[in-house]
Amino acid sequence: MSSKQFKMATSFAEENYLKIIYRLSEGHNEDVSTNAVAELTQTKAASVTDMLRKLADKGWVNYQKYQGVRLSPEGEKIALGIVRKHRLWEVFLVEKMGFNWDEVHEIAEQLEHIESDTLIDKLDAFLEFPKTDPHGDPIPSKSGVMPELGYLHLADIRVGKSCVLMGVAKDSAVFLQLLTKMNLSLGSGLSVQEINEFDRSIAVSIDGKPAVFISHEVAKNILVKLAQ
Amino acid sequence: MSSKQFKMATSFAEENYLKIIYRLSEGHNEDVSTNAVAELTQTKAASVTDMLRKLADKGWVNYQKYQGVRLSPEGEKIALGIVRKHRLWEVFLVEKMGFNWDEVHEIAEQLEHIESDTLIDKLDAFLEFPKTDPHGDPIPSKSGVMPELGYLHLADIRVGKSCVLMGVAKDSAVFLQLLTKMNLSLGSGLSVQEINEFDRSIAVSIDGKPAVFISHEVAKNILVKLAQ
DNA sequence: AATAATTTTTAGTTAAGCCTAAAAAATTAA
DNA sequence: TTAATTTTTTAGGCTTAACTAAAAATTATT
Repeated sequence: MSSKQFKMATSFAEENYLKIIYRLSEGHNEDVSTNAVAELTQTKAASVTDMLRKLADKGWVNYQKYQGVRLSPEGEKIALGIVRKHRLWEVFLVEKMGFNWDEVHEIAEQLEHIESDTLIDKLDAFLEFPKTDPHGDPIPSKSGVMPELGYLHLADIRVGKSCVLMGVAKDSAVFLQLLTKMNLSLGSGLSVQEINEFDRSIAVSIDGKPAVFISHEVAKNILVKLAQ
Repeated sequence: MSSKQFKMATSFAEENYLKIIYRLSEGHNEDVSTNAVAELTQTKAASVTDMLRKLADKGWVNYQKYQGVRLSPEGEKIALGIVRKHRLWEVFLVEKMGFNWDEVHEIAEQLEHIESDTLIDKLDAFLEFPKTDPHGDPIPSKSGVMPELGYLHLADIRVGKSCVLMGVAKDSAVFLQLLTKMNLSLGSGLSVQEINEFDRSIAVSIDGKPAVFISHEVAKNILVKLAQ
């Protein structure tokens, strides 16, 4: 008994830091640098140092000065809760409110801080328990487990292979709008026809149509799974 | 030309103050006292004084020290925007998320600060342009007009008259739960059978069933319209 | 009208979350 | 391995929105 019956209150700022540290440490098993956090929070390194000490005091991160930071199990749980809310709200905005996939990020950044577990459970049910958000990112479970989808980057697909667009590794509006202009969206069928050594651009046929060029920069940020 | 192309940013705290000043000045045409604001914002009078000066500097209230405060036209517009968002979100929570009318106030207090005009327009359409919230309160129009519904207080209805429950003048959870226990909800048909001089309680038949007692305190907070 | 009680404001603090500038540590290069 | 560069931290400040305690203005009472 004892221990954590009640969850400690988290401020808006604290939640943002935890979410960003989570994002930066996804995949890698290395500590996250102060500067990296500063860039994503849009603050200065000195402010980050302040906050990291505070988060460490609350037990949400492991932080040794000059050594970078890493989420503690409790911190990761909080971060996954925020990510879950963010992605569920994104599904709501696209599926129910009729927004495009490039319009929902900013609004979800606000909605992710609404505090009500019941609301999130009801929203999840209302949306029929989606597995991914409008960008193909997996939605963590209520218990805090992030599904591992194991997608590949389009840039790593061999010539001659076919695949399906399953997600994006970046959700900036300009990137998403570019994909839309190129007729790319979740579910698009892609077949890699050629990789150009010069600029690493690739010629890809989209849904069986004549091939178009996709820059390496774009291909790096497209997530696919190989066709059957 | 010139003037207000862009709306000035409002903080969470400022929005709450404006909303509360609006609520306190609804109906009356008198200035609102510092103490009254302090009570509803759950702060101290000294803190309110600070904030009123700030709001006055921004042109959202008219405030003369010791004379109380009143919303300026711009302040009222902001306040009506917040109230609109609050009430639309309440409709969403009850109609789409399946909450009861006594559960939505706290969550809507958070959602009302989400900043996106487009979202509110889409939400309004999604809810099919509701005229009132789950407590019968009118929803201000996009242009900032609060419909005047002209309901009466049950406490003011004469013996022998019949009426329909159209709203409540208080949305605390305990009050709403009491109404629910008494089988009272929006649309209930009420007929006033007797007013007891002793405690001003009234005997009311609800939807044709045998009369029950309703305290004056409760009757004051029930809004009705007379049956044609 | 003078005094008492109440309300409101002022003055001085505090905490959160940010900032800049300077110092210290870590890393990279010569 | 020392020097230069980069990263990170410390120190000191600022702003917002709160607080307490004391002073001033208003309102009520005798």
